[in-house]
Parts: sequence; C-alpha cells; structure tokens
Amino acid sequence: MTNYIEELQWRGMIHDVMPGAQEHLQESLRSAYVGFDPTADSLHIGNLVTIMMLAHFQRSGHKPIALVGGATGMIGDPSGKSAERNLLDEPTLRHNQNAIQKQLEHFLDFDASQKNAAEMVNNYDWMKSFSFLDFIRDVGKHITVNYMMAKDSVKNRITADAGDDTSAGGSEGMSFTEFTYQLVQGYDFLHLYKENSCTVQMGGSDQWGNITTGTELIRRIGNGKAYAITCPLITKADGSKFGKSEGGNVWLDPARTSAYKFYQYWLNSSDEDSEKYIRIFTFLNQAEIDALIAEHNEAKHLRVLQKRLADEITTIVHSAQALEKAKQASSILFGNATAEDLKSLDEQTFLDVFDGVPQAEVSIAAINDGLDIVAALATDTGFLKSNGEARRALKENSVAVNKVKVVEEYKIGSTDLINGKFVLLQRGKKNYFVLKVV
RNA sequence: GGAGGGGUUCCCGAGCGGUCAAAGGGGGCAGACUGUAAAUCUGCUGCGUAAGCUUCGGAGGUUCGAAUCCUCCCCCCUCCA
Repeated sequence: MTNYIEELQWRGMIHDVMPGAQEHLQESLRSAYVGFDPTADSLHIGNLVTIMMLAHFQRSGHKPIALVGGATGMIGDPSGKSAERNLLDEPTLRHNQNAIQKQLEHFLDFDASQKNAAEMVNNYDWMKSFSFLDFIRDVGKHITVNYMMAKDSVKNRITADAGDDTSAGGSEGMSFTEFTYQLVQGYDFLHLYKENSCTVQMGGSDQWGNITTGTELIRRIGNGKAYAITCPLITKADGSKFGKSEGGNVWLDPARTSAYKFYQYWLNSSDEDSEKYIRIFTFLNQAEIDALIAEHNEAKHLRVLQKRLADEITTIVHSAQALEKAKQASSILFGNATAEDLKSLDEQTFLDVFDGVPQAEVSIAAINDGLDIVAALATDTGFLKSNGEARRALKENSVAVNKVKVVEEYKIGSTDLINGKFVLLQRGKKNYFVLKVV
C-alpha cells in the first residue's frame, strides 16, 4: 500500500482532499470511484486526469471503480454550463459503456482474479427502477433544500442578477431536474458505499459540491464515513481550453481522433504546460521527470518534455505501433521530407500517414492531360474555397505539390503520382489535401 | 401599452446620397524568423484571370446614382407604465 495522496500531491493532481482520507487509505485496501459521462462511445482527454487518478489508485494497491453515468447523464450536471441533455436509449448506453470500458482497460486492470481489480458500474442499473416516490422518501428526506441551495453550482444559477461580475452569461434559472442532479449523484455514492464498500469518490474540482452531497448522504443514511478527493481543472498557459483542437475534442478513440493527431496534440504543448502535463499524464516517477525537466531547460528547442509526454501517453492510449506510425507521419509532414521520401512510402503507410486528411478524387484522364493547379486546389476539389483564394495562395508561395512549392502555371501530371494514385497538395505548412486518382 | 436607440462583410465597429467591396481593430490564413512554440515583422482575408457581378435585417420606393433618403414589415436593446 503506497501512499496514494502523496503520489498525487507531487504530481500536482490534488485540488482538495477531505481530512482523514490519507489515513483512511493507508489502513487497508479501499475502493474509490470516478464518474464518466456516457453520452459518446469514447472518452476524451478531458477525462484523462480522473482516469489517471484511478490508475494511480490501483497502482497504490487499491480498487478503482469507474462509474458510467447512464442515469445522471440524462439529467445534466449544472456544475458545467452544460446544455440540455438528450436521453440515451438503452442499447446506445450499453454500447457506449462497453466502448468506454475498452478504453479504460488501457489504464486499469479489470482482471477479476486480482484482489484490487478495477470494476465498471452503471448508475442506470440501480436508478432505472427507483421510483420517484421511493427516491424522495428514502433519499430526499435526508437532505435539506437549504443544504442543496448552498452549493456553488446551484447558487450561481439561482442568484439571478446578484453578481454581474461572476460569469458573463446571464442567469437563466435552473430547472428542477438539474437541481436534483446532486442528489442523484449523491445517491450513487451511497449505493456504492453500501454495495461495493466504496468509501472514496474522486473527480474534478467542479465536482466537490456533488461529491460532498454523497458523503453527507452516507453519513446520514449509511451512518458511515466517506471521503472526497478532487483534482484541479487542467488549464493551458495561453488560456485556451485544454483538450480542444480545431476539430473539437481530442478523443481517445482513434476513429474520432487519429493517433497521429493525438500525438501531435501533446507534442504541441507549450513549455510551461508540458512540465505540468508530464507529471499528470505519464507514470514516470519523480526522479525521471526531474531529470527530463533539467534536460529540457538545457536545450528547450529540442522539446524533450513534449516528445516524451507525447510518446508516453500515445503508447498508453493507443499502442507502441500507433506511436511509431504517428512519429513517422510527423517526420514526413514536418521534417525535411522530399518528394522522393513521399514516393517511397507504400500505399498502406501513405494512407496511415494521411489518415484524416481531406481527400478528393480526380480522374486519371485529367491527370494525364495535365491538371491545372488552380482547378486542383479549388473548383475540382474544394480544398480551397475559391479560385481567387487558390491564386492568392499561389502568389503567396504557399502551395506545394508533394512537398515541392509550385507556381500558378503548374500543371499536375502523371509524374506527380505517388504509388500511381495519390497526389499530396499542401497549403502552407499545416494544411494537407490528398488527391486520389480513380 | 408609451418613449427612445439599434440591426454593416467571420466577430466587434466606423460610414450616413456618388471617390464604398465599404475605415479601424480582432480573428483566420500565408510568408520571414523559429522549436511543428511564443513574440515580432510583412502580405492576404465577398465571387471573378479580367471586364464585371453579388453584399450593409427583409420587401418595396425616390434618384442618373443608396449601406446612406422615404414607406411598410421583422428582430434586438434601454427607459417609463
């Protein structure tokens, strides 16, 4: 039983801990849970901190429980500025739950023969048959509205025009449904406390209020003691939102966010952020991390931290092979790759490297006739919005065919084909487009 | 219900009869520099190779000519009841 709290502490993963939690965890094997939203069939990197909390928990010898919020997901947590939730039907819910468990298996050991095997539960299973009357009698009776109103998540929503300097958005009030959210989540904790001897709930710092409703229920109904541990919300030094890229969320599912993009997201962390991230998102120990930071400070341009961070997390979430491909893709896209390098790629590798890059099809006849570069950029493919934009880009010397800059008069011919069927168009450094000959 | 103010190109915001495809800023994109970063500098940012065409809440109208004037309609905001 290693000291879990200390481990999280030096990693900067602790925002708040309920007093006594450390002693409680040192005594014997404990169970802790984290809730995940099953609205999609994949988690995203915003979920990664709490996943790491569970992973470290298991590595410390304790038993992690991942709770899928099939029931709570239907209500909507007022702690975020979440919009209206749509109800998931049960098959979708199960599908999402299975997909999420697959992803968690990269971090957690679900092997039931282990004493501290990870476990997956879905609160829909115990909430679906809980009648409204039963709920308000057995649960609602024990918590006062006054208590619930005191939560920040609630206060912020109901004090209409009190603090105009809090959040820019106007208060729209709060539905009864959302108000109930904390009770439902609190009940989850009580349920797990009773059925799974789960005594700790973890989550982001925005969950503190919801978690304490749970510990309160456990105290009042279960006559027990339970603990809350929260982690800070991950921020980026430049103020932009962590976990978002141009394409929206950075997902763990390679079908949603390719391993290459995933790798790139981490590689592009700022110096400041990467020092923080490497502690949170890798399992490297303190000595290793200190050494890396020292090395990084010696020669920042080598970006030792970013590279190691990206390597580690990509390997865990995807695989060592996926990491290799992502790195290969990176060196082709950002290294000094030449047309020859590109042409040397076999078809499968080419497709992997440019997975997710938009494509358009052109006929072989058009290529053989010499395809006008302006048409190839705009009208024939939709890569750029208009011929005018294509011409502008060409004048800016920002267009390349197969990594070679071209001029406005250029015509794409059969000698430009890679593997006899692809042409790589590029606008600037980062915008790629693949022409596929059919 | 009464009184005012306003809706402009991705966003904010100037323009208030011709010189307006529309100032300025932001954002975006590109080029240089660099570490696939940050900062900085430069250029581009309705469509069209061009002539020209389509834009200023919507529909009409006045005028040689309208984002700018008139009429009606729609939508937002503020104040009063």
